[in-house]
Amino acid sequence: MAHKPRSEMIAETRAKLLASGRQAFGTVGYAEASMDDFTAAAGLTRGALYHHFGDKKGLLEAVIAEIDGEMSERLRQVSAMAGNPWQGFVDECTAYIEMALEPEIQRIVLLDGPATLGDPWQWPSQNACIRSMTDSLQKLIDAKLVVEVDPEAIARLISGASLHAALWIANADDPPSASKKAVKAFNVLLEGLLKDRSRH
Amino acid sequence: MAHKPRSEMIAETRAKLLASGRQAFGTVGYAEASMDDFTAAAGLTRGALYHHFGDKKGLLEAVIAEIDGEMSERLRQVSAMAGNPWQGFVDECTAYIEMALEPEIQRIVLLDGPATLGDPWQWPSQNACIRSMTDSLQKLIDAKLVVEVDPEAIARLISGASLHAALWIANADDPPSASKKAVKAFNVLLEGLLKDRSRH
DNA sequence: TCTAATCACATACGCCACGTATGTAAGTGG
DNA sequence: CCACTTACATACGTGGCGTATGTGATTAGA
Repeated sequence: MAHKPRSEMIAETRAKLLASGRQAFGTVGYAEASMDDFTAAAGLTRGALYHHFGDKKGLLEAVIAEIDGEMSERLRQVSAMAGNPWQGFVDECTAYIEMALEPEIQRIVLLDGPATLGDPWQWPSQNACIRSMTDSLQKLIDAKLVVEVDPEAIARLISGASLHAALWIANADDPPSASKKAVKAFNVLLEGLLKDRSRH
Repeated sequence: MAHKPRSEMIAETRAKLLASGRQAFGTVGYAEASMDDFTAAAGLTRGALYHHFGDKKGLLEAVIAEIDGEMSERLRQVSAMAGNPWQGFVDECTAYIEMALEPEIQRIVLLDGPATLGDPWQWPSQNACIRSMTDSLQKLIDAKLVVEVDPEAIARLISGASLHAALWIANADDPPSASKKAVKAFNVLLEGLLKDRSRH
C-alpha cells in the first residue's frame, strides 16, 4: 500500500478545496459561504485553505480562473465550428449569453467576482474568454468585414450586454420568450458592426 | 426654543442614516461598511438603523432607490434637452456611461447592488433609469426611426454594455482615451438600431 | 392635567465567521 | 540519521451582525 507521491497528494488537496469552494460559491454565494463549512465538506479545515490560497478572496480568484478557462475553451470550440468568420463571431456571442445563464457562472463570475475583486479585466486570469472575443473581432476587422473600431472596446460592450441579458432572462417570468427577444435584439446591435449591412 | 415636531425629527434621523450609509457604501463598499461605524458617524447607533430599515440590506435598498431616482431624473433632463428624438436617445446612453463612471454609482448600484440584492429589475425601485431608456426607445420605434425590436431587451443590453464600458474606462491606464474608444464603439453598435443608416 | 400607552431609539447579549498564531506529524535533503 | 521544511490542524482573539430588552420622550384620552 505504497502511498502516492507527495506532490500528488498536495495537488489533490488543492483540487478538493477548489471544487468544494466552487460548489459553495456557486450555490449560496461568496458572502454566505462559510469557510468552516465547505472546507469540512472537503474533509479538511480552514488551515489547508489559508495555506494554499492565502485567504477567502484568494480561493475566489482561483475558482474564477478555473471557470474562466473553461469558458474560454468552450468559446474557442464554438467559433471554430462556424462556417465563416462573421458567423463564428455571432455564435461566440450567443454562446456567451447562454453561458451567462448558468447559475454558477452568473453567481461567481458575473456577480460576486466583480463585487469582491473589482474590475474583471484587472484580474490575473485576464478574463481569457473576452480575450478570445477580442481576437475574433480583430480578425474580422482585418478582413474588412467589420468597421474599424477598437476591438477591445467592442468586446467589452458585448460581454456587458450579454451579462445583463442573461440576468434578465434568468429572472424573467418566461425565460424562453425573453431569451428569444434578447438574441433578436442582440443581432440587431451586432449588425451595426458590419460594413455591408445588406448581406444581412 | 420650542422643539421641532416629532415627525420632522424622525425624517431627519432617517435622512441622516441614509446619507451616512450611502457615504460608507460608496467608499468602502457594502461588505466592508461597518454598521456600528457609520451609524456612529451619524451620531446614532445600530438601534436606529434596525428600527427604520430592518437590516443592513434594507438600508442598501433604500440607498439604491435614492440614487436610482437621481439617475432617472438626470437622464430625463438630458433627453429633454436634445434636438431630436434619436439624438436624445444617444445622449441618454452617453449620459448613462458617464454616470456609471462615478465611483459611488459604480460601487453601490452596479457592483454591490446586484451581488447583494440580485437582479436589478426585480428591485422594488424598478430601476427607473432603465425604464426611462425603454420609454425613449418605444417612442423611436413608434416614430419608425428604429427597427422593430423589443425595447426592454435593447434597454437591457445597452445598460449592460454601458456598465462594463464604465468599469473598463474607470480602471484603464488612460481613462480619457478609453472613454473615447468606448463612446465610438458604442455609437457603432447603436447605429445597428437605425432603420436608415445612411443619415449617420 | 394626569395617566397610560406608544414610539423612537439606545443598550446588552450571543453567535458566528474570519484571520492569525501556534502546534505537529510527515516528508526531504545532506 | 538528523536537522529542516512542508502541509496541514488546532486554538484563540476580534469584530460584525441580529435580536431581545430597556428607557425616556411624545401623544392620546378622560
